[in-house]
Amino acid sequence: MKQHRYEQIAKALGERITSGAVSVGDSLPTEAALCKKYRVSRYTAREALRQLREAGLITRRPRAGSTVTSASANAAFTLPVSSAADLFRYASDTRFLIAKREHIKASGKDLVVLGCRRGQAWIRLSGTRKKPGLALPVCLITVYLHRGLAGLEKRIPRSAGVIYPLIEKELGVRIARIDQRIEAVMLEKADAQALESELGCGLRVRRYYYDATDRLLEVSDSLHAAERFAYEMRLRRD
Amino acid sequence: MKQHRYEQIAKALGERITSGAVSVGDSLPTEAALCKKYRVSRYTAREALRQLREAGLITRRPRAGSTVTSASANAAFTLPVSSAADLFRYASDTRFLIAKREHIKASGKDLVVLGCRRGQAWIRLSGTRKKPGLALPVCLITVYLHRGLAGLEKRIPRSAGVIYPLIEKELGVRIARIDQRIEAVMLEKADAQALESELGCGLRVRRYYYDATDRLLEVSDSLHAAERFAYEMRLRRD
DNA sequence: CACCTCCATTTGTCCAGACAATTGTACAAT
DNA sequence: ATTGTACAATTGTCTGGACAAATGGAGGTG
Repeated sequence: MKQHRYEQIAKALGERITSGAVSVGDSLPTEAALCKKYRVSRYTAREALRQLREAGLITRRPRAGSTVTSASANAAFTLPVSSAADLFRYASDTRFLIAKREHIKASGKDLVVLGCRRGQAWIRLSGTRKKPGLALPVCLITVYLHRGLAGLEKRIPRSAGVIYPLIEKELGVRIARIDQRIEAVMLEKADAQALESELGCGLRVRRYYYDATDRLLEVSDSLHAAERFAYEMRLRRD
Repeated sequence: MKQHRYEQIAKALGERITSGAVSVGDSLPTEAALCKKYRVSRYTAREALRQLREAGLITRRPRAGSTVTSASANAAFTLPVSSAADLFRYASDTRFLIAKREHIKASGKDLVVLGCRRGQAWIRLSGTRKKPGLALPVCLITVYLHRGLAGLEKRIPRSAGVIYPLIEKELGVRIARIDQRIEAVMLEKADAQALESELGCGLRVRRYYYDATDRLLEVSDSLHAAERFAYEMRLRRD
């Protein structure tokens, strides 16, 4: 993939920082100096520096220039590779009981979840997730599938495990990234009743599944009763 | 304070979004249209749109234009995490305002958090975490330090950034693992008041910091108001 | 109806130049 | 030694223009 000029410069500078060639507290060359050195316009040099700032590596102040504030490369923890697998394991010993299967045009609440344009076509599955042997549902869940998956939704059994491997098989693609958003919410009455929650609050987890080309293929929106769910994860350092 | 042109435009557009004049899923005017309407160069229009994107209100795609993705401009305080380096960075642009420093023998609530035996010696720091420029605290937080760190607690400034690097320096060890537990909770009255939360529920995040030999060196327990905090993370597959 | 191709539109990247705002530094005055 | 001030270096904002890359949508084809 072709790299843009400002990316190349940002990468070069970033490597000097993470490798320790310039350390925390040091200054980077001024914009003017970068323009000269790399033979680019000021726009391009600034864009490179902006990347570094947004990555949290430097701060910038008029007259003072760009100062390195974090050599963060040596302090890098990473989520273990197993984390997507952990997700898999959690879901795989629960079952998704599908109550409704619909083709929809995004509107209202769907838009908030999907963050797409009004009227976009999606497939919506809704129901509960249950753990065998447990009477109460683990969560209420709505799953949105990309319209390219039309047909698949009918072949998903009424009681399914994990959805995204099905997508991978169907389209022959690989889910490369999952974005997750977790927040606490007050439960609406109907939801609290369905979850038999007494506290009246819960955890909302939204997951966005992307393939390698950043296509959004699946979105899930689940609601857990606070008293029966906690989210645990482990961050490891290399 | 004088507002820049692009700030004015971003504000105007932002207000149309939050007021509902344009709703989630709708499109904003194209760059060209904004240039014409506000009589500015494309640079300025782009800068305004960039602000909105960084605020999480819109997404932009070539040919598709700018799409509103979130009406709740209520600047929800989100914590994006894909590695502990992010954790580090988040904490480093907030400050831990320490209100109390105590040597304790674990009992009562401490036991629940620490999961240790009654009477074990720990150092407990409590206070709030604030973001410069934001009036409301980001969270209420209690930090427990291993008794081997006695003395360190006095040298931590009243307004500190991240704690665990201090521990690494003090003991000459390396934090190798962080376990995290996230759950939704109803806020006690005093906590809701301190956080100025109206919903009355919140997110509790507990983090456990271990060194390479699995010694538990630090535990933090933070409480966030639901309406002002969301936890975001990205899981990648290789 | 599904699929493909083509085109026009829109954002992304880049250039050259200008003035404004901020602030570190050196020098002068107290 | 401290304080204030003027200067100059540096980033911030903004203009106007150009071409590249991506893609939604129209229209044709099976």
